[in-house]
Amino acid sequence: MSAVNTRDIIIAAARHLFSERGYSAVTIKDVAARAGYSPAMVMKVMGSKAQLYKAAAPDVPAPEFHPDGGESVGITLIRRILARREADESEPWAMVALLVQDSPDQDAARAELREKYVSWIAWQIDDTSPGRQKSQLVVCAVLGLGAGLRTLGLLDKEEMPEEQLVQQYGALVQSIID
Amino acid sequence: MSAVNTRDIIIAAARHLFSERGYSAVTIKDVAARAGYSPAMVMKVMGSKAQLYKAAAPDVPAPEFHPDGGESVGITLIRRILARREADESEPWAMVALLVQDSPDQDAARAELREKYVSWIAWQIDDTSPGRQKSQLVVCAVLGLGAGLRTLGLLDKEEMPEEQLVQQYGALVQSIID
DNA sequence: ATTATCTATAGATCTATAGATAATGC
DNA sequence: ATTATCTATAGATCTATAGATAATGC
Repeated sequence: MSAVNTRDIIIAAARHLFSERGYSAVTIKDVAARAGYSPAMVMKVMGSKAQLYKAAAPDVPAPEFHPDGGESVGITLIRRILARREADESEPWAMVALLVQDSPDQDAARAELREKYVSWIAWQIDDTSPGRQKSQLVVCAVLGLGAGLRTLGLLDKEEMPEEQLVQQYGALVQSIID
Repeated sequence: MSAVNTRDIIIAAARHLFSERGYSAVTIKDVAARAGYSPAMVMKVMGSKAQLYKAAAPDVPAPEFHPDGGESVGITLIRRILARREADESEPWAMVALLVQDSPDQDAARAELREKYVSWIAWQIDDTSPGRQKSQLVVCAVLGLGAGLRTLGLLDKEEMPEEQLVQQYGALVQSIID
């Protein structure tokens, strides 16, 4: 019964593509090609493109987070973003806008991502206030750096030394937290 | 010779739709319907969808800017964004990501928007340095608020009083400038 | 006559389904 | 026999074009 395996392969392929290009720019054919199956197979296993997306929606916040080294959370957050840029990995913070605006169900996507990001940050910074305003402000600031660096291509290595960027923007974020 | 007029009507309709939904989510049929012509007419007048986009690409930064009232530029920038939200107007800062990622020519769109926004901010804050690092940092911070408020729906009126948001995030932006 | 505009339709995708074939387990 | 997978294709869009008709200017 390799059905489970097939399903997982397809979902992994889809997740990769969705997290790079959003929903509508990815076709069933693309997913099939990357997974090594026919488009019909993808449809049979997943039912529909919308269901495939539900199963393969990019899981956004970075899985784990170790505030090692005693640096502030603000600095660490920014350092992560720079590290992903350096490694040419995809940047979740830069994909949020696309994921919301190009989702099959925009309102649901907005609500889900909002909750995901805010609660993830709230957990990082120990924000237990009812409104979590601080966390929301931090989300804005970090979102901006992600989009600025990756979507607009701002502040690349030659324009501003990485360490200086980490310190300056990190301090900015930290100032919201304190 | 109402050709000029027809063209302008079509471009205006297209600009409105593109600035709300990006490139690919807008169809020639949508533009035609809003302009009051047939899809064929839109094609005949504009040549192709890509050329229509070139003529009707949303002109992003707010047209003018009066730093009246003696408030800091940082505060004024944020106040504008809140005012647009209040008035239910579309938010250019929140559309940047979609406009880049969904453009027919992504690299060109990135370069053009990057230059547009950075130089607009540089002008606002009198940044004449060669690298315009400050301006780029400000673009990031403001971008984040735009995307946070409008794309993720963060910090609505009931979650944080507008004036407090203006003061706090405005001060943050201003701290980059100083 | 020329210009403005439309209807009709070709050709390219895309999602989705029907039904055939190949592989596997008994 | 059943399960996994494919080929073929229907039906829905979408951009783009060809060619017909209506309006305008001489």
